[in-house]
Amino acid sequence: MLYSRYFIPTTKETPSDAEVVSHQLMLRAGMIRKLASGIYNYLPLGLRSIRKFENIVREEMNKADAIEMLMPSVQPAELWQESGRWAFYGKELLRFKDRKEAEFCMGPTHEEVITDMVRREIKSYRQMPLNFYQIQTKFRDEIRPRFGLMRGREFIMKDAYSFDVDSAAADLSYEKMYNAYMRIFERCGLNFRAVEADTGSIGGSSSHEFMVLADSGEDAIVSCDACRYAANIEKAESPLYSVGSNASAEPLQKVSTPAMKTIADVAAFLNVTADNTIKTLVYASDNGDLAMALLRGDHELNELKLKNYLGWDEIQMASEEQILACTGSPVGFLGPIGLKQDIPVIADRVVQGMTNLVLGANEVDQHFINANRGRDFEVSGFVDIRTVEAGDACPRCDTGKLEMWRGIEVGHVFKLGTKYSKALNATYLDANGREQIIFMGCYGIGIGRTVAAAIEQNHDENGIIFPIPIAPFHCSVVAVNTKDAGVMAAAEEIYFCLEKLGVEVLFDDRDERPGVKFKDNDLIGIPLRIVVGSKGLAEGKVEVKIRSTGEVLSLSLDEVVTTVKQLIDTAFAHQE
RNA sequence: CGGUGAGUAGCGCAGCCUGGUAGCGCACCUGCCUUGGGAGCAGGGGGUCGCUGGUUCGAUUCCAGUCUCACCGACCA
Repeated sequence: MLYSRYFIPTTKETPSDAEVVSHQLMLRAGMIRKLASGIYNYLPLGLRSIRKFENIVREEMNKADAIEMLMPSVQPAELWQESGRWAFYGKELLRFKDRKEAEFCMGPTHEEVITDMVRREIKSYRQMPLNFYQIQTKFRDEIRPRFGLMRGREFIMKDAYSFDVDSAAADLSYEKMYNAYMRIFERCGLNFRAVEADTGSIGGSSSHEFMVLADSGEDAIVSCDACRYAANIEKAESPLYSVGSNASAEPLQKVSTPAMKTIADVAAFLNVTADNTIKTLVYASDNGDLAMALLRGDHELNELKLKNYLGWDEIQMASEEQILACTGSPVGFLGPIGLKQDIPVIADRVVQGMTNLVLGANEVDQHFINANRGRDFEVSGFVDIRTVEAGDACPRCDTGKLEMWRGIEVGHVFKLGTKYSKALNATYLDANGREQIIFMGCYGIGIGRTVAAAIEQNHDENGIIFPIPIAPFHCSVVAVNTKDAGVMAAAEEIYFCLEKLGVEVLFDDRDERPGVKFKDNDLIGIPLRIVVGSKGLAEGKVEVKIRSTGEVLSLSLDEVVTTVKQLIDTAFAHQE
């Protein structure tokens, strides 16, 4: 490719509305341009990287026996009404009507469409297992699109859907996809973790997220430093503390704690440590149900765990009015003793072993000391409802400690069970001629987001440092002075030879000063740069600079082509 | 949807307080010069000052409304 005939609109200055590095660099490198909020043009260079990654995904999907197809982005409302998600999905689903006033939506995901196809075509257990995938544009009307391709409204996604005869077979399909995902992100040279995750609005029984580690990541994840346990913090299990204190129960006593509203205030005032106190929180569901949560004073609640335990659709902190109605006290002095309404009191498991507690008395400026469960109050259950912290013991092994990371979710695999197949009545006949419900799994990879995440993880002050497998070009040839006929001839020769070998070369033949070319080549992340200049040429030498290490090789004209080809082959060697 | 801030040339910004029809840097075009890390000189093109209305002889500037964008939050594969 001739740079002078190609289209790479780089900029020196960073657009003011780009917040994260990947967004800034993709704009500056001329990979993307914004059309509207969360909606982007993929410029030629950006598209090349996207296509590179798509092909890696495609290869691994095919190897894992998934079959490529393509579904429409416009979907009829009927299917969504049938699955129940037309009502459930909310404003994120972009809806509209056609000329006949029939309702449609832009597909945010394709469970309905694929399940509809499968229920029409799949009749027998002999036809399964099946796994269909597509690489296609999704639209989700996000409340707040941000960070460029990281959280767009329109974005490219690989989604796959597996269909199996039973749960055990579905587990195998899941495992195949999980392993394929591991290979995909390994091939891109990304530093990532597969973590246990909540299933969210997609539903189903279990799931893993694939998280690229980056400080700008929107998710918090923990991983064990000794075993393989890793989880999204939303899901991460809190370790079981050794329960049972030997202290004998002291008499319950009400004490005055004037204007002491926070755990820290109360603990300091009563001269106890925060881990002897109880934090009391009241939560409300969307239809007005209330529940009280008890945690050790220095612990944080995990709202998702509480929500899942209670089986609520939505969870939020109760309003002042709701709290006053059920406890008789304003926030700051809440506790489980003497409630005005009968609401569930959920205690974190850690609370089970605590004795002689400090907790609110449901009266302004009053707390109890030496409160004990069983004697002074009861709870509806002991449940893991706290948020894990860095340094917590691993819930799975004896020796490990949890480490905390920020991550970008680039892939997510779900075991769906029969959620959609049941709703849409996707069935088959088993060997006994009996009708059975199909078991499903679904598997997504954010294509653009992965490319952005790769940049987030691979850049320096000069720009992008693309891992070769997803770099838009493998290498470039920079002719230092295009007016020097010798330089141009040598550069062209190298360019033609490399192209003949199947290497993707960007030939920087622009009539620009060398500094401009070097800066642009660095910015767009070309992994290998071959520089042909008159000085080196006088000695029969050209220079090869490796973007990732900064290493510079001085090579003779004879060897440069084979050496570069070798360097590239080596980079791809572990790939297959 | 709540909070904050911003809309002036393709990009980054100034001007607005104190009204008189718009400026700087980068980019772009022409010429000269230059060629190993975003050179230099000279000349040039490009703007309904987000939109609508009001005040005024006159509005980018003051007032009201409205739209859009970004950030924080809530939300979210």
